[in-house]
Amino acid sequence: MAAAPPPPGRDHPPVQPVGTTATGTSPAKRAQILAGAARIFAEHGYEGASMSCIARDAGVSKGTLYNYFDSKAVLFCAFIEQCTREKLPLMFRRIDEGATLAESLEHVATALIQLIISPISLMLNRVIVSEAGNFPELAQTFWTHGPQQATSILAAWLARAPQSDLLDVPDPLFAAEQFYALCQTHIAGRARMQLPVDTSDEYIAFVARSAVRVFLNTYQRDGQRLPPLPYRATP
Amino acid sequence: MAAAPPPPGRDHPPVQPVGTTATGTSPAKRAQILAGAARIFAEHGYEGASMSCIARDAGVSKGTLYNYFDSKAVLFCAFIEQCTREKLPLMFRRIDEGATLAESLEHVATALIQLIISPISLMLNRVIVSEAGNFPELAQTFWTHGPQQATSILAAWLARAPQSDLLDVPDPLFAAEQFYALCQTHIAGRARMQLPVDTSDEYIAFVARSAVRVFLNTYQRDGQRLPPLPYRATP
Amino acid sequence: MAAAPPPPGRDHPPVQPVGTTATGTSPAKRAQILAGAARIFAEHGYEGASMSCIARDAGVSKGTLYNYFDSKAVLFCAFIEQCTREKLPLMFRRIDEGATLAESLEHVATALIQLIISPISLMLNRVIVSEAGNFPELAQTFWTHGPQQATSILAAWLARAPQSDLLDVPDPLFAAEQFYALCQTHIAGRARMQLPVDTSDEYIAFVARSAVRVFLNTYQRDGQRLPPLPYRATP
Amino acid sequence: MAAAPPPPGRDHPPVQPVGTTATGTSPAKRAQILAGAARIFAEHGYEGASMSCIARDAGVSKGTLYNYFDSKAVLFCAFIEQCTREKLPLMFRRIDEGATLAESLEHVATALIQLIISPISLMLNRVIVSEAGNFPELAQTFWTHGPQQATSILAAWLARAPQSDLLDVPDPLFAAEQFYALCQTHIAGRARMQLPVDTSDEYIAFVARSAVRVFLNTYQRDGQRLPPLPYRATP
DNA sequence: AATGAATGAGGTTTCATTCAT
DNA sequence: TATGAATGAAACCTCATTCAT
Repeated sequence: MAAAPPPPGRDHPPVQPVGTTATGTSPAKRAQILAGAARIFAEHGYEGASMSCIARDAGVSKGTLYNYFDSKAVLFCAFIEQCTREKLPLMFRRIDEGATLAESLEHVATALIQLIISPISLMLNRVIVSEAGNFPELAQTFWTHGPQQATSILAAWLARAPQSDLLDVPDPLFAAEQFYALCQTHIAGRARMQLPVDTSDEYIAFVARSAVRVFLNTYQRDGQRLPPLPYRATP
Repeated sequence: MAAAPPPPGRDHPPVQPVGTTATGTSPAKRAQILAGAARIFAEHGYEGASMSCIARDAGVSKGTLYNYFDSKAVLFCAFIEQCTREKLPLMFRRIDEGATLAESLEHVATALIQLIISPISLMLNRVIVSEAGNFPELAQTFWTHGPQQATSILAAWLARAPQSDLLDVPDPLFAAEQFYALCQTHIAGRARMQLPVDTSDEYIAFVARSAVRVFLNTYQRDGQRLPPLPYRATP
Repeated sequence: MAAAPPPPGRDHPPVQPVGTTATGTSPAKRAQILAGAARIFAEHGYEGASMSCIARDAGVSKGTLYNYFDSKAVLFCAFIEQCTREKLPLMFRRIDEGATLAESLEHVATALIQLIISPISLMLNRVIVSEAGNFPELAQTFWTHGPQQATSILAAWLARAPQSDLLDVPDPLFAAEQFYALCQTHIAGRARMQLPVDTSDEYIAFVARSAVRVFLNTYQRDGQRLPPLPYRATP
Repeated sequence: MAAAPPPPGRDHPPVQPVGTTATGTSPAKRAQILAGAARIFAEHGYEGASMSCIARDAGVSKGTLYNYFDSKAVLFCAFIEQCTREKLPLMFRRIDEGATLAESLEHVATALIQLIISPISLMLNRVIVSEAGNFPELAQTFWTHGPQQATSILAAWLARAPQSDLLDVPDPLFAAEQFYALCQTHIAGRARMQLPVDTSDEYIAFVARSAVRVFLNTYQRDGQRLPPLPYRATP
């Protein structure tokens, strides 16, 4: 004869839209607070972070905190937005050209892998994945500024001469996503779960070359099959 | 006049291995509690779930909860372990054979994609990623029973006749990981972040076929390049 | 089928020295809380007191309680320290001189007895004795500020002229402790256990005189044996 | 603007009179339970002991515990009663006669000191003092079987020939209490608070002789003043 | 605008006691 | 009679949020 069935789990206050009553106006203070929030959210996640902790780390009072951000949820959103909008794009902006098509793609692959396993990316991935149900718009923002931007830039590059002359890519966006997927071989999944994994430059280079080889074996126009790559054991 | 700099954020108590003093012994009740825990942990994550809530959902008192599991951390571990050990392997056990190599691989790819985006996998991925720092052994367990088992089975299959006669795969494990990575094209990342994504059987089949095509273009022995695949727009 | 033999009974967390992160700073509020704590601890002891109860009695919220004192143990220590450091010394500071040596000692004895059976002393004795195992430093503090101070002052007085001329006390500290022990005749032990006992001024005076008589019969220089004292029945 | 004033502190259930519904009848089991209760109560006090712990330590189930004792309070009372009635008297039953009056009294004093600082006495003193407010009858029982019995026996001995011929003790009971008080010099108070104190046989003998000397200097009939006693510093 | 003391609901966990087996 | 799983009240403590200064 169970009692009431109702509210399972903790509820977030309905995610207030940003900036209804927050009155703080100093950009410097705002940045200072966000810096503190970044450290604490990154280390402890959303639920594990406390506003007192953030205020202390940021060097402001809790009152000031609430002058700039209406609630913990709003502060969390602002933190994620700032990271995705400001930090991610800086890490992946243009494609370093190489002497050959394969070299250029290897540069891209290496940069992608390093981006994916960078601390900031892993942290964003972690907190966003864990709070995706409560803050769906953050996942969208992250995806737009992260993976989507990366694959879009790559797709555009694939479709642009002179690369397009050497390639046969009917659907550049999908091909770019396959390339992006191949770049996640072995390393990305383990890194996201903080499992031990070889992230040496040599192994990253091997994964990158392997991804390029597999990619070009399908999408290179009239090309020969590329030879397999040697590497000492995947640890 | 900032105060002392005490450690920011909360800490988990050293993750107790598993129950030491719990006295509950009824398997049915234990399963009942784990079922409730599953619902709440899955929806709210570790920090977001409350023991009161789990007890209510499971239909037992909090005292009973603690008779079966010494702490929230222990309950969480038991829940993850049960899911990874019991649920995951059931979903990916053998490779359905098809008429051709490509058909067999397409079966594998389809099964993998469906496994990856199954609610149970997504949920496990979410909670494990978000708590990987606090419960590292759970990440290891999940990886061992999930992705690692999948790639191991696939690698073994690739190295076994008659497939091995048709293929040229010097490093089957790495190749299997590339195949696994290719299967995550477009869908997996978005699903993990609960972003809207086409998970229709048709699109999954397309991604699977595309993965197989790219894979075989590299690893098929003496094969011709496979033709590109048509699909209506990646949404 | 007994389970593991985990440690029986509860343990106190390692007795934290004193507040580390408490942020409350208002001395008035702190005193207000300590007053409430005093009432509850005095009546119910350490284990029997609850923080909710202390907060209610002090007229503050539980949050405020924890702003001023990091934990129950810290609050308890602060309460004991305050009582021993502030209350006890005030009650026994100097020796009222009388016309004769015996009169002076009777003043001392009377004051000692009244101190020992004062509510504050009895309460401190009670809670410290019961928690001596968990808070050893509190017992030390109490002893230093209570009995030890009393006997030290008395010993110094005994060794100082003109008393020293009238006495023959080779070991003043031990003699003072004997005097202190004699002052506890009949009354002190019963009072500590809250047993009914005659604490009238007359009976206290009788016990004091009896103690002085026995003391001087040993330590008075060249004195005659003092005659016995009449008193109507020890109840 | 304080809220409601009401129930301060935790309340004990009205101390149920023993044996209303308890149905256990095996004396062996009862003794077994009391033995477990003794260990736990002695170590953790009344509030700090848990019935589960006692049941485990005694090797019985909690159900059996409640078959023999209606409540924790009843069990505690039974434990104290048993200790005071059975253990204490065994430790102080008769007075060992010596060649002289002083020798006999020194035997008594030594035995008293050792009784007072015996673990069982200290433990009983501790738990009874701390719970005297909640269980007043236990304090009475302890006092009757402990200090009161000791002083009564001593008073009777003092009043009995041949001692009475050598002494001049108008009020033997009060004199016995003074003797009892003198025996507590230096050691007893510190031991009750678990403070470090010299309890060597030599120091106990010194305290005993000192007590006897002071006692006889007052109560010995026509005797000379006894000389002071040397001892190396009271540590 | 900035502070931080105050709040009180809610977190995890313990425990005396009951009762079906 | 003996068991120990189940209960739910209450323990200590935290934290997002408010508001007087």
